[in-house]
Amino acid sequence: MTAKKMQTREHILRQALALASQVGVAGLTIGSVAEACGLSKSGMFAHFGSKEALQLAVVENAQQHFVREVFQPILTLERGLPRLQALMAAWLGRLDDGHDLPGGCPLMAAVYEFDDQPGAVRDALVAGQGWQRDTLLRLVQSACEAGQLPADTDAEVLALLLFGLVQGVHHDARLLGRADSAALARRACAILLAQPPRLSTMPR
Amino acid sequence: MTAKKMQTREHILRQALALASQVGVAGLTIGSVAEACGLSKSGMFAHFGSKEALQLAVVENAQQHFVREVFQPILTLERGLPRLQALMAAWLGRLDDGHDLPGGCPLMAAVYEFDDQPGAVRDALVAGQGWQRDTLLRLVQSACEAGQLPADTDAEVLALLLFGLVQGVHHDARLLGRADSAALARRACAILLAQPPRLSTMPR
DNA sequence: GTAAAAAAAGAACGACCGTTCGTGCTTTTT
DNA sequence: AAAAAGCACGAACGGTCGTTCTTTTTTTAC
Repeated sequence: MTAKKMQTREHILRQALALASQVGVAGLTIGSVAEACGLSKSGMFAHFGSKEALQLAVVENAQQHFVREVFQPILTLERGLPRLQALMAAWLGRLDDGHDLPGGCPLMAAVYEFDDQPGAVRDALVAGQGWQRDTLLRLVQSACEAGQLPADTDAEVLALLLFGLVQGVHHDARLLGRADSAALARRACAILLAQPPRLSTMPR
Repeated sequence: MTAKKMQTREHILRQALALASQVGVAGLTIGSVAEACGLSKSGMFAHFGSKEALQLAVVENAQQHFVREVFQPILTLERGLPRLQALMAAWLGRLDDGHDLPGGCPLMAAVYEFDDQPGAVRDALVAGQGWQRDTLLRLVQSACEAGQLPADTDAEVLALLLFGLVQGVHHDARLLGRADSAALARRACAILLAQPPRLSTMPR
């Protein structure tokens, strides 16, 4: 792949990602992406060979960016709770106001669009989201083992709550337009980590 | 509206809802819905007058069903915590295995499809989801006032966590295929209510 | 500077989109 | 029995979809 082609491809992916954040990955069309790039439909098409390949490239590109900007930076911190706190801060920080994407996280939307559509896009989403989910759980477990969270912390439950928190704030902010939802989520996160769910707290 | 027309309309809405749970409300097409109903495209079209009107009818119908099956029944219980517990049980119960819809909750998917698409469908979603969100918060507050949850419970945070929990379990179950996610969510819910987030637990 | 190679444009395709219209077929009303 | 009304159908419309070709333009290599 020549330098020129590579550079055009990245330009396409950047535009396509912005478009996907508004209309969804499933809502992308060859024509609309081409227009957004200032390319002809066929010229744009030649870069990917099929619509599904374009969607797949967009999803993989988004996942790559997300991991690089949210998961990578925390590796410089010490293991355990600091990493977990930094991760949640970075994650929630992407949702509260305009980072680059104008219309919310395209990956979270894609999850709902493709969870019943077999294919390469779904497979990529399963892999990426599963990795995020598992990584979050491991971070919680690390914090427990380091003694920074109580030993009887219900790590599975805490990971699910933190993951759900991200989705909940996205919902509140983007659909309901609640500008304070990110701040509320940060408070929820702080309380959850200061007072995590415990295995011993199982009721009646 | 005659009885016959009404009955056909309900048949259409039932089929359309099942279809929407797989391809999304935005993924509905006049043709696909007509085929699923055994109707002609034009015959089907005549019932709603436009695609957007069909989508709107599907969304409103789904919201109506959801409220009737999840929110209404709890009104027979005493105010406060019992209602909240019953609501979460009913809510989570709809997600763990096959109720009527084959492909997950179409409303949660529609939220991501329409959160950037102005129009009647989005307006209906904002109203419906906002009502659910507000009702959940009021239930939490009621339980606090009744003394069934600690007085210093952070109701806003608890409501957000419970709401996010529903989205998290949907994510885990439908995309990642984790069959135990509903059980995990029930545990999370039980722990959250037994040990709710407190305002006094604000860290450093 | 020129020739080979690569990238983009252009035209056209069959399929399906939402929508409109005219026509039968029932069912109900007179 | 005749007339009216309501419902669904089939055909057709302009448009856009993804995709395939051929042609032109641009980049690269010598």
